[in-house]
Amino acid sequence: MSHTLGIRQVQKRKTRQAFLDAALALLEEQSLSSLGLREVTRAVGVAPTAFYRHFRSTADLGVALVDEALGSLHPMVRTTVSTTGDSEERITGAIELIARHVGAYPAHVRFIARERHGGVQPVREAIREQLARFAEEVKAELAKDPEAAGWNDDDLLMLAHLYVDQMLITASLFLEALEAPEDERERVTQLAIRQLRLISIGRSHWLD
Amino acid sequence: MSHTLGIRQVQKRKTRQAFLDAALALLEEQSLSSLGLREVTRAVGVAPTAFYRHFRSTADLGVALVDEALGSLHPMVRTTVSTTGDSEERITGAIELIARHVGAYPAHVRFIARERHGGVQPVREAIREQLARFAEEVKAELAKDPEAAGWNDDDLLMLAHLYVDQMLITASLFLEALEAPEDERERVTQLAIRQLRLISIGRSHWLD
DNA sequence: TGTACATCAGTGAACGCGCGTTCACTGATGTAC
DNA sequence: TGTACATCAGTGAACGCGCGTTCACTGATGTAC
Repeated sequence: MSHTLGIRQVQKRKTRQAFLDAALALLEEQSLSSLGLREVTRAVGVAPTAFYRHFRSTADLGVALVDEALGSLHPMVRTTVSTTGDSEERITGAIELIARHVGAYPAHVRFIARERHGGVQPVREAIREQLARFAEEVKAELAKDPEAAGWNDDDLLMLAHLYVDQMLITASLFLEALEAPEDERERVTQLAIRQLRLISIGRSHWLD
Repeated sequence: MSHTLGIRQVQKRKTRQAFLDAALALLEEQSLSSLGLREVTRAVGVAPTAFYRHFRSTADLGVALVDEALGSLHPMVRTTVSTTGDSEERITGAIELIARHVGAYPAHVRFIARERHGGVQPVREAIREQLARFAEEVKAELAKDPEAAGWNDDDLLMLAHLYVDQMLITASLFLEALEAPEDERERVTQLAIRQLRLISIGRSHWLD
């Protein structure tokens, strides 16, 4: 059965999404810990009190943003890791995919980079949990690869975390270079490719 | 000639340092972009207006904190990179040094991790510049190593950035584990060692 | 289908409070002679 | 060494303003019969 939402629920979802969008835009130039409730409602165009119909606090809204931002990242990670081809193709493919993602969702990327170590504990925790899930996912994909033969679980997870962190570093570099001229973006691309290449080389000689 | 500071200048420096210390303590639970001027002066025990005798704004104070925090890191980086011994000894030595530094200056480490991607542009910029200087320094040290034979400048700088980023990731992990039981800290140590080992392996096979 | 009642997303007024910044000031320290 | 003036770190009152939160409300939507 396909449950149809009532008018009320549809409208409520729309308003909630408007809060998330407005907050994300406002967070381009500040951190979550300084984001004001009235600031957000003003941007949405509703009364300040409407905020409480959707979130307990701005921290609560932040946690919702984590889910939205890292939810959009999940498919990307899957695609990246499960891409076929030789090592070099997979590396350039992964970096290109990251660049595309940053271009498509710059505000999401900025939010995660900013709040990962930000001043709001529940948000940091939510990001930490999601990134740990990512690492587990990457680990599972790595384990399928013939190259993983002879690797123990700890080392696979170690490598997975290295990849996830490297992905975030690269995404953050692309974000900084978003408005920069093409040659700067190309420089970042080449840097990211070579760093990933070095990690891949380390990976292939790990058991030597 | 050893210029002796007058009473006035000594007192002014003392007050300024009190501002920096108080701000750093307050930033344990929030970001710079939400740090209030009155909040800081209250913690120091002076009138709000006294703030302006030392800083133009909280962003200005933030930039001063960057200098203080990353200044204390410089000697550490030098020691780390120029340590002698075989590869494995250098790796464990470096990780241990990072752990010690985090234990000695947790607030500095937290501040840099938090504000590196934080909401205050001049502070982000100051951190970016200092980290770039670090990378140049690391690159210069790497270039002295016999292993660097055959490496071009771009690749050396690429590797230097990889090391600097990895250092920050590791420091941030140690920071999260500061209050954790010994076995969790040991887990972080082992993870960091293996990640650094993998990078070192990649480095030694880079030219294959 | 129509009616009577319940729900609940969004409103608007009101509150007390702390904010950043201005200004003229004070009094200890510094300097010129 | 003593005196007269300049400097300037820190003060305290005052300002207008936006903040988060409360409360009783409204009126469209949902539901039971």
